[in-house]
Amino acid sequence: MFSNSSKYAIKAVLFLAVHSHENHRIMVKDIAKPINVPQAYLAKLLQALSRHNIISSKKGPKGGFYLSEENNQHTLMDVISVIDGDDRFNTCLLSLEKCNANKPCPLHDLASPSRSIFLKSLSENTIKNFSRQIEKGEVFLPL
Amino acid sequence: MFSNSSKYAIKAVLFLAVHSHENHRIMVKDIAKPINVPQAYLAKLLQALSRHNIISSKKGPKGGFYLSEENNQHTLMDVISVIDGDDRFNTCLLSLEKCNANKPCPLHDLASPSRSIFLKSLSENTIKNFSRQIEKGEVFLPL
DNA sequence: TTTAAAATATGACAAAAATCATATTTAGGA
DNA sequence: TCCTAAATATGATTTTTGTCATATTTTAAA
Ligand code: FES
Ligand code: FES
Repeated sequence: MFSNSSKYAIKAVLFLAVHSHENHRIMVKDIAKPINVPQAYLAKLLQALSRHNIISSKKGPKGGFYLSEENNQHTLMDVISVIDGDDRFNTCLLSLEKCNANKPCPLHDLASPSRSIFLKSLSENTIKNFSRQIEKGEVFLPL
Repeated sequence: MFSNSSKYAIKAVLFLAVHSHENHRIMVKDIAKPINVPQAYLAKLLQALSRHNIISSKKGPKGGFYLSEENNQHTLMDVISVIDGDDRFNTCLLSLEKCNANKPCPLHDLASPSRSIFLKSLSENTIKNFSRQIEKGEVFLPL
């Protein structure tokens, strides 16, 4: 469903959402460890996110990554788009040219309803929203 | 969601379901062409499916692949299991050790309901079932 | 019984995804 | 100003996935 890279990126962003602030930045190694992701690889992912303004960063001593208030308004779909590109979810399950309801493949009706509900929540819930759920203890961040 | 290999395998099996019989076997090249899959690659996939008794085959002249009545009772999940292995769908979206409702990751509640509905239909609908839908013109097999 | 048509087995090769390594740039603090 | 701590840029390596090629086995039909 998600690429490994996306999973890592999502975990990292949610971790930052909960633990970082404008003036409390966290460096790669202190993110990589708790979310259990190879540090050098995560660094690359975070750099890509930063380049696309999904997360913020500061170089040098006392530097690190963090989420600004603006960053917090992004969605997980934004994260996925940066890491995996845009059309991972807009294609037919069997790679039919154009997935549509008029000429559905055998899996379309099976998958499409639940799929669109899921995608909708991915692209409508803000990061902030997720971090609130985590803080309330409704959901949990994995090791 | 599905690997490329699974997509190919599913397309081929559904093609066989509609076009083959016990005594009308179809050879690889006549499957590969219409479903638009590299022939040599498809051959490998079909051989794997045949080895696991998901589809049937006969060697030699007039030979080829086909679905027996028994084969028709299998599910697409069976196909996927042979090609991609078993635990592609039984894992947490964020690769949490054990995906459960007690300690859900942030995506669990978002995805889990729709996901289980989808998986259920994959493992409960028989191939036969799908081919009926295709024959009725309710759904379509892609090129 | 020979021939040719098919699947099967096996492995080489290519492309993509994931991982690791290292040199460069920026900025805080002594 | 200089040193050091951090991100950044770049690219090499490894692993997985997808693709291609070829020799072997089976079997129908002449
Ligand atoms: S047509 Fe295949 S998923 Fe929509
Ligand atoms: S805990 Fe992550 S999907 Fe269930």
